[in-house]
Amino acid sequence: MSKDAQHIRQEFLEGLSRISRFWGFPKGVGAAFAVLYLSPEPLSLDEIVRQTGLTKGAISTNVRALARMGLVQRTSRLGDRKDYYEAETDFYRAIRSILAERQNTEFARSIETVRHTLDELKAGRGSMDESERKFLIARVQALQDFFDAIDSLSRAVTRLDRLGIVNVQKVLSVLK
Amino acid sequence: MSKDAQHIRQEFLEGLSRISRFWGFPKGVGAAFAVLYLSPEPLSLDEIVRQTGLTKGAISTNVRALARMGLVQRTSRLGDRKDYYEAETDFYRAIRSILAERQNTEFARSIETVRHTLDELKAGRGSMDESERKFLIARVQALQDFFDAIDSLSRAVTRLDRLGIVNVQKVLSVLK
DNA sequence: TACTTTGTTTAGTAATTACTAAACGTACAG
DNA sequence: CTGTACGTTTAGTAATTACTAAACAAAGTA
Repeated sequence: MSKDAQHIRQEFLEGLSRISRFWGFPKGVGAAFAVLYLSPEPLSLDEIVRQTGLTKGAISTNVRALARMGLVQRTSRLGDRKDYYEAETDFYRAIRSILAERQNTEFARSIETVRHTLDELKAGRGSMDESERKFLIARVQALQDFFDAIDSLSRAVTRLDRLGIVNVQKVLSVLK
Repeated sequence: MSKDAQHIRQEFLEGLSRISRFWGFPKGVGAAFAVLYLSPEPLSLDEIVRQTGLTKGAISTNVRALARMGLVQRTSRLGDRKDYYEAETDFYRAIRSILAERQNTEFARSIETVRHTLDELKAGRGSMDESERKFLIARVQALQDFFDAIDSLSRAVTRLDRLGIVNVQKVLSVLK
């Protein structure tokens, strides 16, 4: 590969690394994805190691995270013990997968703590005067409602495949 | 304030701290917001310091971040040199404000690097064979398109105030 | 069976991030 | 003009996170 073609790839890799960090992932995740995304065929772990300059351990972890999010797929070849990975190119599918992933982890549990506070308030625990309790319930309930809205929006998106992309664009055009 | 009422507040504060970290902010940001959100009237910086147990410096920084995102508003009282802060209770307004904030900072700049890669490829720099160049342009272009879509969705949301909340719910119901 | 080739896990380290404590700047009060 | 009551900034520190190097596990091959 020519030296400046290599340079362009390197730039792209750094760009995706920064974007990765912006979205709250380690930059190695972005780097690994960049390498896979610029390859026409699936790559082995060692090849990703070579192109990113990170170690096998780090790449193993990062690529597994990508796979869990649905941003890469793991494949294998007959008569070859290596695993191969290739980038998902349908980003809308990837987004649905990422949302589904987050749904079942921290986000749900975080929201749970708010619901718990609300339950305690409604159960009348915490001896406070009635007007204070009313106020607190109203506020925490409003936050809960907001989280529920986010949650159902997120669920809606994960079900978007039932609508065609055309309808999605129709919906978006309303917002223009 | 009764001991167990205090305990409920403390739980809520910890819950919001975790949520804050989940969304990529320091947990002190969540803690400060929790205190403000559970107060019926604006609070001074020192009062937030007292209720969170963090120091003035940290709270100063965290509250300023919240204000920049539109999650709290800074107010002041006549004949009182202190600044007071109160929580925004309209979360949809807050979301718009947060998106607008992010729009102008890292996100835009991150995307810029991808566009730059694409420009270089299209300009024909990087001596590589024609089929490889075609492939790379297609992939990077697809990513660029995706980012543009996110960008315009985000812009759409920041303009949502032109529609009533009723219409928003109508749109969402299509996705059910 | 022992040897190779692969991916994963772990213990330690480097880098980053968010905090504390204290100095500083500013503006009002006397 | 000086003192006081604030908010901000800064230098250093603690805590967290993502990495490396190396041990390990698994599974095929000789």
